[in-house]
Amino acid sequence: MPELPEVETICRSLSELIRGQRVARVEILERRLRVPIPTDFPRGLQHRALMGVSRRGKFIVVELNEGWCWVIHLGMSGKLVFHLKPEPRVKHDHVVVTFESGAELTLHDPRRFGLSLVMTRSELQQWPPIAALGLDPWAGCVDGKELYRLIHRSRRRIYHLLLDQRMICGLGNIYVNEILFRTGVRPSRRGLRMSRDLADRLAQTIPLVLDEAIAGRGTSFSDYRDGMDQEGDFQNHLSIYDREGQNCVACSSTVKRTRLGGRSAFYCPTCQT
DNA sequence: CCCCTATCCTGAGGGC
DNA sequence: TGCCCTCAGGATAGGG
Repeated sequence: MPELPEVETICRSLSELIRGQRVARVEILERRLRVPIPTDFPRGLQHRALMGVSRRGKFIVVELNEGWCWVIHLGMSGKLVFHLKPEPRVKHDHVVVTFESGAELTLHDPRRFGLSLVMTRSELQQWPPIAALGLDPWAGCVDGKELYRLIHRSRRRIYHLLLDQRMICGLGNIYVNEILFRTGVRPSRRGLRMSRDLADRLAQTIPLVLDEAIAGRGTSFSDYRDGMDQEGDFQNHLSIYDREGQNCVACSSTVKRTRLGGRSAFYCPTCQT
């Protein structure tokens, strides 16, 4: 489940490898992703050079020459992996891009919740999923004042507010759980019940947790791998996610799980109020 | 506006 | 060993 730290790690691991590579061939093995891959997708990539890789929330944007870009979302189980030499195709490889150098970049996504599109840079800015994204919580955009403004009038639960990509973009279930644990706030707490002081603490905690996760090259809870197919390490440093029934790392109370809007939220009944 | 649910999908894991 | 069931959840759509 690639969230901001995983997507950031993928961008970093790929950026040097793909810069300057020119597309020789595009193979689509399966176009039925969450958003179907358009028929003219290969034409958009064909013969173009890759200039760099960046991130918008959980979207990966591969910059191409002539003002085009390749936009990818990895959904739940997606991987974008670079190989210097051709690799045998395996089940759930959906897009394979071969470069003039002979290297390959493969989009692999068992659950097919991802997407892969080519559009111009100006189309990308207008594209609703990108245009609707809120502030990036890692680029230093979110301070306590800003966060307070976003949440303090809302009846919605803080867990849902943090998962809402229109508010803040890039957080998913694992990091929202970790962030709320570190802040000492229960996932079920309403935005209305957040004080300015708590908003400050939340705003401080968010980049802290994301920094640690990026330093650990992401969380390989199940499918996640970086652009070189390497696992991350942060699953070994999770404090609360998926720890139902285990002792809290801070106070030894039993970690609880609750379902919030169909998602699992984990919390310590003692540390989080 | 907000909440809840269903939808897409595969693989893992539990029960029998 | 194998079958069936449930669960995992990011984004989105639709009903209340």
